[in-house]
Amino acid sequence: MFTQSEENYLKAIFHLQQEAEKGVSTSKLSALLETKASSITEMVKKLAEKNLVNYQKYYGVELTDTGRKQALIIIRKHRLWECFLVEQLDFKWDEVHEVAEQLEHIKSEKLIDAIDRLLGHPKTDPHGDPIPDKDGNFTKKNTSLLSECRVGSIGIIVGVKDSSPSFLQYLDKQCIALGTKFNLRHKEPFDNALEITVNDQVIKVSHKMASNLYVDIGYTS
Amino acid sequence: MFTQSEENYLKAIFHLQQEAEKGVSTSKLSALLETKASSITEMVKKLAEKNLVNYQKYYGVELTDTGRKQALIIIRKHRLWECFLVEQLDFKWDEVHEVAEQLEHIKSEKLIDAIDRLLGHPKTDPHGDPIPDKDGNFTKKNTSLLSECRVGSIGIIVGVKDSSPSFLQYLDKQCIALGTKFNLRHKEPFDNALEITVNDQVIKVSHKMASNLYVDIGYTS
DNA sequence: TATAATGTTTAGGTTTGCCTAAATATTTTG
DNA sequence: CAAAATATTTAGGCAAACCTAAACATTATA
Repeated sequence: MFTQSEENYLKAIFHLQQEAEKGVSTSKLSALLETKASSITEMVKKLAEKNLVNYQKYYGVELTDTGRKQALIIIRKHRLWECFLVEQLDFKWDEVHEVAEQLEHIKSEKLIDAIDRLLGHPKTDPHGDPIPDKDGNFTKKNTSLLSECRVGSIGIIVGVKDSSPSFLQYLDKQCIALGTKFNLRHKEPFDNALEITVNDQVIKVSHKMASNLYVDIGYTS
Repeated sequence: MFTQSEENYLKAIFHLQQEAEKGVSTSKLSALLETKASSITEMVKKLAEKNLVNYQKYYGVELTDTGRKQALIIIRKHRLWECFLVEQLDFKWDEVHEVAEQLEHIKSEKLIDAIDRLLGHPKTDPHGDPIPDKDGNFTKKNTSLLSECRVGSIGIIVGVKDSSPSFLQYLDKQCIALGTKFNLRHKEPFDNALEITVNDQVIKVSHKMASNLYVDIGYTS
């Protein structure tokens, strides 16, 4: 069994590993966990002793197979709880993260399996992120960003890269949600702002916004 | 906000206060929390500084009004989670305690209110214990024990005093559950064992068992 | 490529919540 | 009611997980 702190480190390392190929640096972890670099070094050594990470002084860490498995169990729990909060308790998608951060540490396999069953084994969480199964398998994360689409594309919003409340609330205000079908009409060369249509309504999407929206692209018109 | 440890102390003090009128002793807390007496003393001082308990050296502690309120919030959460586990996730009544011990510490008023609503504002948990409302009000705990009933009484099982898995499983085996209507037919003078009938089936109930079953008594035949 | 800038680790300190052992209070009992 | 038994508190330590400041490595740049 692991402490909450250890679980948070494993999760953080997993997420940072997704982005960069190389070992995860102390400073990246420090920034993500909002913990001083010296504390990171200390904990990382402990994780290495428990064979959850491989650690090379000055060159960062990476998860071992057991570490990765453990990280995925925690991520599975986090995302299932998020689904539960939205689907059963009518939480909004911008309200779930903080509570799920707590719930993910509850230790009971039976509990999380029951939640999974109650929800009908969902494949993605309210932000479009995939939910690993019990063995840690999960369908690769969405990769296409709206910002990278060609003018003329039609597609569906399937996920958000940034799931901070402020971004999610902004999307709500713009009437952009997961599942929203759009038509990419125009790209402004000056600032890369986009214009998409959703139900024949024109919506302006800044480059920054577009680079935080995952999409499934359909046929090009 | 309180630490999990502090919350556990408040809960423990509350429960012990229910039994004895006097201040709760260090040794009672030590036994219940399975923590050495010296640690109890230390923590109790801290709680006193935060005005959650009144503490008199060598004479035990009692909750202040704020301490009591806080304890009731935790107990409310514990019992609502127990209901949730049984009613929504098909846990058995002997499986809920351990998980609820963890869930009770989740910090989100919105969450527990949503669970309460989802369950239709239940008044008692799966062991028959009353669930305090948001303000800490709750209907007094059941007081009549089966062991104190007169021969000839009819009544209903409404709660258990001991909610250890082993006792609860034993009740399951005997087909005694909350809501079970019984008829107290006989009391053996030698060992105070009882014979009750439930649906015309005779069930032998030891004194120890009977003294852990709360009942509502109807008319005496 | 030497030096400056940046990133990482080490050393030493803090708080929380626990522990053991010793000291002190209270309670029980001969 | 004094001695013995029991309960409680104090004193001093420990592990986890954080911190700051200083030392040391790596990387960037003049």
